[in-house]
Amino acid sequence: MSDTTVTSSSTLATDKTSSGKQCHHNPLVSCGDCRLNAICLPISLHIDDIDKLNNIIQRGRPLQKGEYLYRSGDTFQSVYAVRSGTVKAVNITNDGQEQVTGFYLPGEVLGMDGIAQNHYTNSAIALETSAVCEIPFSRLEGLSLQLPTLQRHFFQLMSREITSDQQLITLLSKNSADERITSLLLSISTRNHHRQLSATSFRLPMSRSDMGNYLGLTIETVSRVLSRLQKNNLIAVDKKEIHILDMAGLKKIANVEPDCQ
Amino acid sequence: MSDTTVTSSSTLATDKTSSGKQCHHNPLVSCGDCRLNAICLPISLHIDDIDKLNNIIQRGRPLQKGEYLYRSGDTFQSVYAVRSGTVKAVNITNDGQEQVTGFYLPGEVLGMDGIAQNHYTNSAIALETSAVCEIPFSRLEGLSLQLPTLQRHFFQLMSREITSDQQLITLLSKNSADERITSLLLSISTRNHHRQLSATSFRLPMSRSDMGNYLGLTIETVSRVLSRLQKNNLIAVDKKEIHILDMAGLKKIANVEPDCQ
DNA sequence: CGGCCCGTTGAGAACTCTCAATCGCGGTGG
DNA sequence: CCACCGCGATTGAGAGTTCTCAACGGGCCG
Repeated sequence: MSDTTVTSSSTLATDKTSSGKQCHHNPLVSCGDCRLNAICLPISLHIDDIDKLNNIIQRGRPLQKGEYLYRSGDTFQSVYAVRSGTVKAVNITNDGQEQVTGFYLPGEVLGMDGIAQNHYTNSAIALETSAVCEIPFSRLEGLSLQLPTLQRHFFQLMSREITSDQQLITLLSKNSADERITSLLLSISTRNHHRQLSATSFRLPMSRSDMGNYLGLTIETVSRVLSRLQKNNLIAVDKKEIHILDMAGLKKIANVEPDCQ
Repeated sequence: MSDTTVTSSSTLATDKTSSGKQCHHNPLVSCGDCRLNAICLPISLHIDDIDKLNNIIQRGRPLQKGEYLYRSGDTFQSVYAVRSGTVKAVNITNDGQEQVTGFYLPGEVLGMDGIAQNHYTNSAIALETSAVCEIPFSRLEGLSLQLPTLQRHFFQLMSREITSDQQLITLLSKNSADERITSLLLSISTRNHHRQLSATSFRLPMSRSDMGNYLGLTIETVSRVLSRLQKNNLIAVDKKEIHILDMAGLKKIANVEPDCQ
């Protein structure tokens, strides 16, 4: 039950927090003990195989807010699973503009964009103090050759990135500002719910600017839409704190099936 | 040199065309003889390995214009490489709208969106008479366990889909109608060039409606922008025939580095 | 306390959409 | 053979949503 299988080579320094499986910032928690293992890369791996996966994973010190996990153009070496906090991925255009392409919450994996060209095409930046598990890709590839289930999972992980990117494409192409904002709120709500957190009360990890950038809107429009949703008693907004007051109403705006998570 | 290694179980019927490696519609051409093998899945596989890949690939009759390759919701079984023609991928929203998420030209692979949930999330529709190679995914997975290079290539292929989706996200989020249209024209130009075709004269395989849908614009806007580009002597348009008259000018509009393909 | 960053709100401008009319082409049928 | 229809595409005029520019408030920090 305790931290027995950790072989990480990372520079473990700050472990002021209580040990054990409670705290996600704790770099000693192995995949087998991590409370995210039901939604993270290890899903439905055998216990022995989880150990093998755990053995190639490196856990470093937490990232501070604003710190880069990697930068666009860096040589690709690893993919990363978020253990705590939130990380955004940012695409840099030819003319220097930044496009947020995704927000990654605990249990979610990022960095797969780097595989194709052996360089990351995005930069990844912590939106708050965040801990990540680093998964060296060459070792993951090797292990995938031995563990068909792991190969399958990683294919599925990449496929999920593709489908979620395509969902965003559809959102940007077809939906109004109200629909985009509402969809983002519901997405975060759903992902929180999957992590056993409240689906109706949460703190947005990103700024208005990041929301707008992600959704193809200006910060003024984001602000106006949030105010409007609040005025119509669909949500309560207090800076980054969101309370969903009318889940059905929001889903109606976002064109989501009422019974759909 | 001839068609020796074909073990396809497909119902080969119409082979009126001349045999050999010239015609892409010819279902008898093996991966080793296909003129697309430098840009398709087999890239840089060993000859023996190309044969192994070739042996799991199925080649059926060509798709007619408008015909579905697969439909959103179908059980996922295969990914497909386009051998000739063009295929579009279409995402269906909850409220029944259609979003074109990609155009797939010869040598390009589609269907990876189905891996995550074991069902395709997109539908794939031929934009003209098109031939495809069907690659049963379970067999590709098995072969990937034996051929590390193939596993690597397929990871890269999925990563490329991710990066191109994210490029589209950026385009939709940040760019004007002129920039979007111009970017699409340049994308098709570049992809044609990679297939040894003209980069400056080509036929658009898709309708104005498909272009607009893909780029988040109405057909009227697409039409107006094309007319404007023509008026400014950047391109010549005759229905679906496009002649690029000022490549540098187009790249300037699309915010692409002048020396960039 | 001043500066700075983030967020909110207002007013006018700009871009794209909507609605509508028209054209050309290909197929069909009288 | 030609009229007619349907479809895709073009073009125009007006409407609508979002953007731009601007002012302002509040919290944080030196």
